[in-house]
Amino acid sequence: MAEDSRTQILTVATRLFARRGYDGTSLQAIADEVGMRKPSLLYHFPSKDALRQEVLSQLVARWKTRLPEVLTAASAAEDRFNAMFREASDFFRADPNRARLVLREMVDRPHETRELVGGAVAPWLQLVVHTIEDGVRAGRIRPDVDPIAFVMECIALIIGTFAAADLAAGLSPGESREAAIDRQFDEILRIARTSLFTEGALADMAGPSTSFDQKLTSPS
Amino acid sequence: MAEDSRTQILTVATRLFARRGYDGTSLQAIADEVGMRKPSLLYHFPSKDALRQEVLSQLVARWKTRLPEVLTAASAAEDRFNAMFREASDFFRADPNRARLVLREMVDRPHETRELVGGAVAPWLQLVVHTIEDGVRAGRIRPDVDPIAFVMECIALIIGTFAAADLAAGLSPGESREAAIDRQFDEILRIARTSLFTEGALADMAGPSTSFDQKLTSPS
DNA sequence: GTAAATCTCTACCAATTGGTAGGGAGCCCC
DNA sequence: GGGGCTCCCTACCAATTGGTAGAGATTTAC
Repeated sequence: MAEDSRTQILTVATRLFARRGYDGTSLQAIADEVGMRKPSLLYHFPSKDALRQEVLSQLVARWKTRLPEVLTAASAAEDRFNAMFREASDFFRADPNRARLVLREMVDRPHETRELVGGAVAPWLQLVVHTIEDGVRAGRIRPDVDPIAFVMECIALIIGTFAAADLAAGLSPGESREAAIDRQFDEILRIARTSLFTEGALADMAGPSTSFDQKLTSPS
Repeated sequence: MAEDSRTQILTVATRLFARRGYDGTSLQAIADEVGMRKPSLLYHFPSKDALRQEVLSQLVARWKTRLPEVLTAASAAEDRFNAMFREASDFFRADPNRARLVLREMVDRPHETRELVGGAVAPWLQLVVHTIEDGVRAGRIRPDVDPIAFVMECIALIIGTFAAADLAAGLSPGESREAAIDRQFDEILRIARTSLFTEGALADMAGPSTSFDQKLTSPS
């Protein structure tokens, strides 16, 4: 079946592009892992660059559908914040290669990346900005927050944490990779929350929290 | 003189490695920009990998000397925080390629990077951790801060901001690249500060602040 | 049954890669 | 003025790169 080979190639390419980068990955290496010859691979994708674009658009596809769902499901600033962080966490935790891949594209091709992601994300980013501004008026979000910059830095925080998981792990000796990620993520959640919401709003939403799940479950 | 060619090669290599990555940069491309032939380049550095290591160790060299200076000059948590952020800002602002280069190394070779940086930074990181713990006891730092994770995320924040400057610029239409960096950096300063210090400590240190310089100048 | 479409293969390509061999020009020291 | 050192050169190398041509297979359509 055709689809089988195609998806297999995409899977392998995603992993290799993420780990070794686009230039550091040869079509030969991908073909080897898939178990076919190089020309067979080029039958499914006309060129290496086309393969890269396909890998990327597959990555973005999920966010194109999930962003609207997540943002429209919740309306309050606190709920949207929690929902977005949970979504991002699930997404990158499921496969840290995604974070590495996005990071690479951002530094390798900032221009293309902005257009690729921007088209799908920009309108919803605007919605987030409005939500923040509403939160400021409601006295639940700190008035000195720079909405766009804040969102950008949250993205940097999340992607950076998952992409650099290998680096963070082993910093504290005797800590497992998973545990390190959990600890780092708990901290970025704390950082983002503390620097976004006012003390009053924080007191309302936070129960005694130790694990990620407890933190993200908003007390209704 | 030999040193002239050598440093010229290092300069060009640093820029190209940062912009296109190690695998994306050929010795030929470096030689072209320097204005010499490829074998002449290989006279100064025995291999491409040796050139990379030299570029990297040159990057780390500065921090090996500045970290002790900066950290021993100040002792209070607030002062150390300000000094470190100013130092990092100056360093990456002087040449954003540095941020890109570090970012690439972290994702390309997390293992080597940890050993390269770790050796020089680890002891001082421990000092920062102690400073944070002292600050907690003094009631000036939030007790729920995870010291190591917090420092890691600050690094991610700073490097990410400068490395992705091209991406952030133009997100707000009609904003210059420099202005975008300033805005992003002001925000990460706010984020880090707000999520690290207690409200009491924040009230003490912050005067009315609009620009980066005012923010980092602690009112004595 | 046969033609067309789908998929993978072998064989090959020009271009580029990191790297070597060795020669020669300029310079310094004695 | 000759030996040695520094530095850059031309010429070359094997290996790998992304990509093409075209010949089987195997399945599907009629």
